Amino acid sequence: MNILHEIYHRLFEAFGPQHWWPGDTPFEIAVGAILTQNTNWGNVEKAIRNLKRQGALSAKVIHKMSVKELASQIRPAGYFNVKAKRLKSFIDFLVDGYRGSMKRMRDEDLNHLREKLLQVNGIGPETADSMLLYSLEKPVFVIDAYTKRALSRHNIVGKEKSYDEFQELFHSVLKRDVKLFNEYHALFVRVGKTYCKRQRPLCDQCPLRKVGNLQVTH
DNA sequence: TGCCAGGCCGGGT
DNA sequence: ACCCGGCATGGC
Repeated sequence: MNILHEIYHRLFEAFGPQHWWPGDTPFEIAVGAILTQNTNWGNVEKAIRNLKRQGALSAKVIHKMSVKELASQIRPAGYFNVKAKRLKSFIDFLVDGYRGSMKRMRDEDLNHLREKLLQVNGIGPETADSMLLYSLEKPVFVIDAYTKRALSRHNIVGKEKSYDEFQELFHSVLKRDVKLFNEYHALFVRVGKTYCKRQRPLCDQCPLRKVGNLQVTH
């Protein structure tokens, strides 16, 4: 039994299914993936509510909107100027390449699409992979700050390792399964929010305490 | 009250 | 190839 399997089972036992991504449509999920960069999800929900209220949660509408107007709508998500620009960049990509259709984007070859997403201004590896997994249901493991923190604090992976190195570990060990990857990453976020904050982790009750026979609890 | 949140870019070594 | 400052709101 690999340690990554053990971690998954512990987390699932502790928390159960997480029902991710919290969003109604592939497009909404993609928008959320950009808005949640280094930002509390609650703030993202407010920004998405604003867009919905204005009938602006669509590629066509945002495509025609000015960056300034968009920024004012997404203000609660923080970094609203850079995120407005990034959202526009993504939607230009979506409109120009796929006539605004996430379904058409989904038909693209996975590796090719990932490379193209990474060329879009404002889309880095985590945002790209979040879109691929949660919006387009491609079997790609998402690495985020919580995942890195949990694995490095337990001495499973050095914290200096790159995004791709963390991801390769999951890809090499786990079955390439969308449902599994979906649940696993969501569980990392859940345990991270609850027990593994940047400072002052609360290891006493953490389901990952002493995982893999390690005595590390910090 | 300060700390924190589901990153990424651009400029400088 | 790294390293770092900048970006910003809202909840606890």
